[in-house]
Amino acid sequence: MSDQNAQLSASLEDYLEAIFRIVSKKSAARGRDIAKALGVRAASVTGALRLLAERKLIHYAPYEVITLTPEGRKEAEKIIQKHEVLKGFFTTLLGLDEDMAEEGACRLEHGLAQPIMERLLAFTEFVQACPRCGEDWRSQFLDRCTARSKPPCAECLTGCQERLRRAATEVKDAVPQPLTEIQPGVKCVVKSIKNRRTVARRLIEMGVQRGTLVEIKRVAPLGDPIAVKVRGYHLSLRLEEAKSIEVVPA
Amino acid sequence: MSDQNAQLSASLEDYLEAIFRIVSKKSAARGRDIAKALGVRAASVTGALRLLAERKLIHYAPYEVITLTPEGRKEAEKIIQKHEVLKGFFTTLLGLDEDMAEEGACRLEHGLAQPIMERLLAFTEFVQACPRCGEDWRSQFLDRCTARSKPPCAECLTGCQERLRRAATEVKDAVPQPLTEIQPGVKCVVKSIKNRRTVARRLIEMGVQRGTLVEIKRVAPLGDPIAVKVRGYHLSLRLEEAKSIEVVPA
DNA sequence: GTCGTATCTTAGGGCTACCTAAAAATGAGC
DNA sequence: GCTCATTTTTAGGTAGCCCTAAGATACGAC
Ligand SMILES: [Mn+2]
Ligand SMILES: [Mn+2]
Ligand SMILES: [Mn+2]
Ligand SMILES: [Mn+2]
Repeated sequence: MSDQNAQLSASLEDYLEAIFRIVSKKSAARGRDIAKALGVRAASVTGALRLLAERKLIHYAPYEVITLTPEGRKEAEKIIQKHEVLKGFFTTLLGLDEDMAEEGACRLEHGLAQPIMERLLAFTEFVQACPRCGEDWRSQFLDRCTARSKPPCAECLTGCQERLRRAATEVKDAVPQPLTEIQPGVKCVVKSIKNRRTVARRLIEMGVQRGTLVEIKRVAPLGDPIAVKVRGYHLSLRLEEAKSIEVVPA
Repeated sequence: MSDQNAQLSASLEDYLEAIFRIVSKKSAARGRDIAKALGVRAASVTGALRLLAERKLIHYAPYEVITLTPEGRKEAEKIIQKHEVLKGFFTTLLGLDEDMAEEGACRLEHGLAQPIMERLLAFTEFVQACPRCGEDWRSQFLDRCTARSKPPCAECLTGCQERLRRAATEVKDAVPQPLTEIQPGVKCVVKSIKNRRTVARRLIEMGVQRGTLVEIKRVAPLGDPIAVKVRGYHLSLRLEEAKSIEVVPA
């Protein structure tokens, strides 16, 4: 008689996460896919599915395909947000390679408390948005990782001063433009969200505000669905929604 | 017949960590202390002690006091380094309070791979040593955590430029001084280590080099043992050892 | 030395999360 | 509609890690 309000174990979180990822691609998950994704035997999957169903996080009946309930989706998104925030920190700030970041994030995500994740996210966004940091700052750090013999960055200061001078005026003068004008791969900072009651409601619920970092991942050929990454979530916006978000490149 | 070369479980790591901390204070640990430190019952401690003894990490015989073997101490130090590196990142960069940092670090330490920990340590030290960052940079970040409505730091740029100009000359001209001249609480960067073969050998084995950050924790009245924190380790240096380390304040 | 309390160990049980082996269901091809 | 390969489930077992209850040991007070 497991308490269905209890916290999920690390293992069950991984099952839920895997189901979410499979469902995102194929609309429904089968036990086999889950077993392969997590590197366990099919028998172990059956057990986990029963536990998740007991907690009302998935729709599950023997021999049927598996889908997430609304609560299950919400839980999975929380886990994936932690995963993505950690991974983003590991790759963009620590400069670790994709694979190590991926594995490290999936191990740590389960123990990461919500408030710490929020701070880590804010920190990662801050460093990317702050004009004092930048590519030379980051490469200075990476140099120091490989050859620790260097003294702290006396050389990088001069280049920085120049860039700062430019940034000081640019930041003030930057003209906000709708998200639809931004090229894929570019990171930008939200300046304002129009139509708060209607189109942009989802964004606001997710914690996207003035100051939040948005990364454009993909723009579909005929413009319609725009894939963006915000606060660890990957989501696709309709053209209309994207138009009501004004940003400046970071 | 548990494989004694296998990785320690998170639970056993916590036992080992607790034993190290107790032994550091009282020279030997008793089951009771461990139980209290970890919030478990004495019966659970006995089981864990048997497992640690099987792996030759502690000296244990029923009803006797518990001490660490050299291998046990080495393992415990690795765990505590991870703990301290995470905690240092949480407090000094993310600005989290002591308690949350402590708890968060102790949850995450077990899943943190060595190379990620190294990077995180390097990053934390880099930010503290880099003259581009500083108190105003950090407080700018903390402002943004509490009130996310702010645009990215247009105001902090002017103050930064002034500080940069000063730093640019200071960094070049900074005169290295022996660690013994530094006041408690001050963080500084290692410039050189003299007598590499003899006194400073321990430090070099720990990975302390030119560029490493050292924090002075405490100087005993008559000068002799100086407590410092380097790379997540708390250690005490003899006056003689400390003299052979030349540093500049960060 | 005996007593009593604090401490530690043993015995037995629950829960999670894996496994293997074997049985059952599914469904595509004929 | 039957057959057979694939997938899923059941049954039964192991290991880790915690618990309670009860028995064993240690040690200071008398
Ligand atoms: Mn995971
Ligand atoms: Mn994950
Ligand atoms: Mn821990
Ligand atoms: Mn710890």
